[in-house]
Amino acid sequence: MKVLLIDDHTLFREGLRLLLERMEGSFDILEAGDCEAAFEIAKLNADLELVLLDLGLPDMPGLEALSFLRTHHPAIPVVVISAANDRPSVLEAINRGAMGFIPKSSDSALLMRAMQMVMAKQVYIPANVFTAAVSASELKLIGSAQKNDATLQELGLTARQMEVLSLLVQGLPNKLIARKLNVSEATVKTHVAATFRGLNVGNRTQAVLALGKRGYNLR
Amino acid sequence: MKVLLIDDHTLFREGLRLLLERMEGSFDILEAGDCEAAFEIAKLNADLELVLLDLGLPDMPGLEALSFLRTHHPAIPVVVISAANDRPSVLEAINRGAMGFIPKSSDSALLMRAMQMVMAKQVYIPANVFTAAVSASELKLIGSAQKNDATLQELGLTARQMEVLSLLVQGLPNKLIARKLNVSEATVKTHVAATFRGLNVGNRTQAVLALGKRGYNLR
DNA sequence: TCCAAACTCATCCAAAAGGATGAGACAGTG
DNA sequence: CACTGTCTCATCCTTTTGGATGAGTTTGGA
Repeated sequence: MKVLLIDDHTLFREGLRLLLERMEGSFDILEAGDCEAAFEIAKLNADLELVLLDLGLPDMPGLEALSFLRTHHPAIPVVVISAANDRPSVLEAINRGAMGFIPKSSDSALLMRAMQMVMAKQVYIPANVFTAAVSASELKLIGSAQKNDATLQELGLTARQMEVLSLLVQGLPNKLIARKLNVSEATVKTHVAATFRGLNVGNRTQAVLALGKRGYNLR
Repeated sequence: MKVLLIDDHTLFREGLRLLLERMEGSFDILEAGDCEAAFEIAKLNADLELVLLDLGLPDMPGLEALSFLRTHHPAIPVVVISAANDRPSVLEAINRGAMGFIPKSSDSALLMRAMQMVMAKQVYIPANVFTAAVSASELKLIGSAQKNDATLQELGLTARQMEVLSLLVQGLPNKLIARKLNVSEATVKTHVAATFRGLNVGNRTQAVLALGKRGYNLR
């Protein structure tokens, strides 16, 4: 499996690479020392299955890099590695779409488990985030949605249709969707009808359900 | 390692025991079918290393049992197993000191990972707590006997309204809802309007989303 | 017994949704 | 160049929704 390792400390990268290679399963490990290189690699390697992202990067705030990766490569799960593991950091990372958060204080066994979790489509959170009282309000639901565009395109949905669909499942009526996209309501209706055919549903409610069933995050 | 398994369904206990025994490592598994027996066993076995607690117990609300175990045996990690895996349930369990939350919908591999996490002093949380996706096709509010109703009633929804709502969020149009409940479409519309007011939404799509946000598992 | 709440139903109306069809503009491709 | 697909928009029509209002019935409790 193809993994991209983003960290500006070469020593740390090399050490982590050794650890990963000792784990079972064959890893094809790519490395990047800064965001620019990382984004380039991500663009050239659509078959990446996992990104390990260190938050302390030289050329960009780590969280921005995370957001960038999530929006431009929504299909690739990102696990954040960071020296900090305080609640705000962790929660912010998760809210921005990270599928996991691994403190640098972890040992390799824990890293392995965390990665297993993420690959099993779970979310890994270090315990200390919860040891202090958890306030549910701090956790927002947000996208760790895998396979976004890919799967929808498999359904025969075009870019524009997905755009319409994403507004539709937010509960917006056609009129507002049209206004947001600067097109006529007629156009929106055309797209809506197309998405319904693609999802094989008959109305908006069912469209929402169909998306949920396919594992999409509705926010 | 010594594990206490608390669940009132003998079949489930037995099945889980088999699963555990197939896992690597030797397990000394104790079983309890209700809280009374469980507390007795816990008192007599100070060397317990893990408690697997099902929340649906006959003689005591599961969360109270959890609190009891945490206060009287703080050293023993408790993993909650439950049919419900909505956000409120999970977070409440964690807040009361559970070290993990395993939905009954998990498979054994996931159970194993979760247990490994807990034994490594981590906390396991199912991913859907963070994604809160609407999850399936046939959609009904699960555990409708239990606390879900309570929460919906807090919104001012009556039994009949919830019934209508549960059909609505399956994507059924008013006409079919009416047919299923053997009432007129006018009646259905009345109830639909009431649920919208209760959920503070303006259309069906938003109603589905509102339920999802409140952590209801629609399946 | 009387009241309030819940459930039922009806009517009227405006808005929105959904389906079908045709058609012009435009970009990319063989 | 012609073909194809996408996006755009329109028109016509039916069905569904959503909102407002009034009213009859039942039921449990004060």
